[in-house]
Amino acid sequence: MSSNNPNTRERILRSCWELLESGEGGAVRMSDIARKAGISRQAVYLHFPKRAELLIATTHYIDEVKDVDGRLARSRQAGRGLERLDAFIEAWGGYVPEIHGVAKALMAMMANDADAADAWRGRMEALRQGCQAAVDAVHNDSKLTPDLSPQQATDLLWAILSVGNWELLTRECGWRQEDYIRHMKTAARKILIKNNPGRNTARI
Amino acid sequence: MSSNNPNTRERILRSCWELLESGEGGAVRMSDIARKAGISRQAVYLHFPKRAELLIATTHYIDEVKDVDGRLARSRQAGRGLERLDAFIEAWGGYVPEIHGVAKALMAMMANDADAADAWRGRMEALRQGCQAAVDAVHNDSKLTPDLSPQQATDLLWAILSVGNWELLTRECGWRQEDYIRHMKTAARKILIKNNPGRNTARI
DNA sequence: TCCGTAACTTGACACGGTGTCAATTGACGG
DNA sequence: CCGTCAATTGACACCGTGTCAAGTTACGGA
Repeated sequence: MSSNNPNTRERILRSCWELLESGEGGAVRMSDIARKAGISRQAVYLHFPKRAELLIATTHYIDEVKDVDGRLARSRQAGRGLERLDAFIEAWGGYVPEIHGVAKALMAMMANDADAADAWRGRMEALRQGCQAAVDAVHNDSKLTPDLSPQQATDLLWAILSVGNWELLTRECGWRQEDYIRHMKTAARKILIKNNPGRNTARI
Repeated sequence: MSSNNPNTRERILRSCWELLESGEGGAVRMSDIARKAGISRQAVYLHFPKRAELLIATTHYIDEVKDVDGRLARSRQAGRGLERLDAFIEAWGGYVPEIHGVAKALMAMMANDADAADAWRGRMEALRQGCQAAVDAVHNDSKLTPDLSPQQATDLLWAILSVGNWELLTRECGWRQEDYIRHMKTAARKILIKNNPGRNTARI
């Protein structure tokens, strides 16, 4: 852990991050990361025995650098259910583009590598809990639509906010990040919030 | 094409299909497909020089066997915009579980293989056109919500109906296929359809 | 000053999967 | 009986991951 040279370890993580984030199409190889970090390929294996480990360590590193926990925690402090839903979507939506490269690499590994699959599942579980908290907040305000159980609402919100959807909308369809956030907010409201007769529920 | 022994070619396609569909976790190798088809690995390459080619040929084969074109075409005959949207979701939603295995394999290849990426993009383009047709039908009925352009509505519907979302909801969340269809219909209506004051737009 | 340790390098190699090549077999039709 | 075409067999190149062993360099402590 901290017995290793922290500089090298961190340089590896940064290199991995930058390579993945700079898209550059093809898959990022261990040797690419090593070259970018200015060390030998084997040195990478000294710090991260498996590629999957390096990838998840990179997501944790990004979390730390970007203070993701802080951002998500702050989103939970919004008082009323609706604002809390908005705040959560905003926090998560702002997070996605930052981990997108790593997420994509991890998802690509899932088919072959069980470890990678577990790691990614774990991260998605965290998102799920955020969704559940938001749904619960809405539910406690008696604003949840009657045609969805809290569980189903959580599932749906979770799917809507998935990294895959973000990628589709911003990358394939060319949406700007702010449009993505805005439309996700209104979509989530339309889907989850009880229809308040005579009042437009989708006002934003 | 038809100069090759059609039996062998078809046996390969069926084997590929069945292996992919039977999940069995790990990636399906060319040798697995060959073994299942009862031929040598090289014979597979005789018919499909690249793995990506085999995969897309398999999707086309499934399309043919399951009469996908027919089903989607029929969904376009529903008269009014709303029914047409429902019919399209039903047709597509019934299609997804059948191509899911192949889709997953193709998506896993996308990161590394440009051909696979193009092939998959092409298939998704077909879905997109279906979405666009459905949105246009709604729009022509003046039922499209004012906060979405037809283009944005198409993008959104397309993302919502993506294979990834189907997988998340049915596989990870354990939704039954019929629940998936039902909730997608109501979600699509809530998101796309103009809010008809005094009337619950989400009636289904 | 020298020893030991820990990080890193160098170069080799095994493994698994894709894709290629060449020589061979076997069946079927003209 | 001959050609042709599908399929077989076995070998091999390539690439990326992961492992191993031996050598280098720097640094800290007795």
